[in-house]
Amino acid sequence: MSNCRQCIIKRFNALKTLTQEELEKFSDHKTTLVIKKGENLLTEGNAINGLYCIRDGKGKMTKLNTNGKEQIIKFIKGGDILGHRSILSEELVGLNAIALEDMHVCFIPKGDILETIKENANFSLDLMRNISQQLNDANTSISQMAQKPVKDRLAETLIYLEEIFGVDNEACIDVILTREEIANTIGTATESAIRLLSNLKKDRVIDLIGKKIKIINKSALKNISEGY
Amino acid sequence: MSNCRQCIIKRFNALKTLTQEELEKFSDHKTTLVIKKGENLLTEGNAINGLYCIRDGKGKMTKLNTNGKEQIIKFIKGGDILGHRSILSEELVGLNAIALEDMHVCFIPKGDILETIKENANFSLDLMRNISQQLNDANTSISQMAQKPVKDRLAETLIYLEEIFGVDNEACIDVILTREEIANTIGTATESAIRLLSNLKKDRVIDLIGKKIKIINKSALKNISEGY
DNA sequence: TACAATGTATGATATTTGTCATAGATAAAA
DNA sequence: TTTTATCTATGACAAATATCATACATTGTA
Repeated sequence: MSNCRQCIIKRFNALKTLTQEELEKFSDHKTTLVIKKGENLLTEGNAINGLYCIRDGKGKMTKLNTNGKEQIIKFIKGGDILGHRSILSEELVGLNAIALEDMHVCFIPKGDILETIKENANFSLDLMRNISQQLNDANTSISQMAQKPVKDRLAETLIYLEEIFGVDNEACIDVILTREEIANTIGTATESAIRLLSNLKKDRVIDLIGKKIKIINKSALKNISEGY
Repeated sequence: MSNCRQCIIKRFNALKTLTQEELEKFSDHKTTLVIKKGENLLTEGNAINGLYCIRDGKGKMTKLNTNGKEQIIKFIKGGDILGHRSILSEELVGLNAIALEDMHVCFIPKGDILETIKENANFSLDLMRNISQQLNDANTSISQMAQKPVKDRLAETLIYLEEIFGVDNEACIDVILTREEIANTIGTATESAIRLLSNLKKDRVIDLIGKKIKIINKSALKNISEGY
């Protein structure tokens, strides 16, 4: 079984501030799990009793609306930590975390996390920073959802996806999403998302290779995202 | 000058976890200020060097879009604390805080806050809880902005406003907003907001008395907010 | 391989929402 | 008080977006 002390993924998240002893403690108590594509790591409304640290794999965080529609709030990948918000606020889980491909995840029990928060101010501060940045991102999203037309939001989302997931060896955005998932990210009907993607392809701003999307003209896409 | 130890407003926020000595320290270093109606307490993009604690008055938190439109993200009132997100994430202020009526506010320097975070784990935890809840609220907003039609969002917002600000002695929601501000909250054109308010009045769900809004049939409003 | 299920694409049309124009009401200022 | 500016209200119309229908492509699976 792997060891937290040697795990490279922790460099990218709040766990980097932990002392050797704290890492040892986490390592002893942690469990590792595999979430298969399509399975839930977290489920909206459930209680949670620990922190999840994603080692690899990609996923989506979603919220089910009263009308039954899925809204994708954000995407996740290796290095991201999940569940700290619920642990801290002592609320139920607010979002579903669903694997877009097989994920490897470590689970650290709540007790260890809360103990470490009280002992290690830097860990505590890093968690706060993480949530603070998420809050800032969320506020930006609200504003854009409320004010920007669908076309602009689609352009915005494509740029965001490339930033998060990078590109593969054919320069395509390195994540496989259905058109419905893209629609659920920008908050529109699937058909509208498909139509707008087709338009962007016709205008030679992006290329569509099956489900893969390649950004051809990023500055044009950026302009569209800003309403030009 | 008032004293933090005796201030009743702190009961409603993270400051309630402070020790007598910490309150004394805050009291010695704090300054009080008056923000007149329409003035900014925080300005998007500015640096911040402390925490604000609202004693009384009402305000709005806004974000200016790339297209120049104002989006209202949330409302604030006595008991709310501001600026902790930016202090913690070491980012610039993300939202404007603008007074809807005269506000009295206390300012506590950043140094005292960071010092207390490191010394008092409960204060630290309470700040995290506050941000965590805000993040949860924000995620809910994203979903609703993205998926619900304008009419539903207006109904939702009216219920939210009554929850936040309560009602005056004539049972009207106890805050004065222009129609434009309502439109900027739900993310629509001012004319659309006006039209939908008129419809709700015609259907006897709300009453409009000048700028004041009275909810007459809350369950009907709740149904509308859920798409029925 | 062949079948079923799901995903993608596009046209036609309805609905929602925004924009522009205009008029009256209210509030602020001279 | 009178004037001016801002806010509210509503109609007419345009633009954006959703919905429904249908066809084809792709994927998973018996």
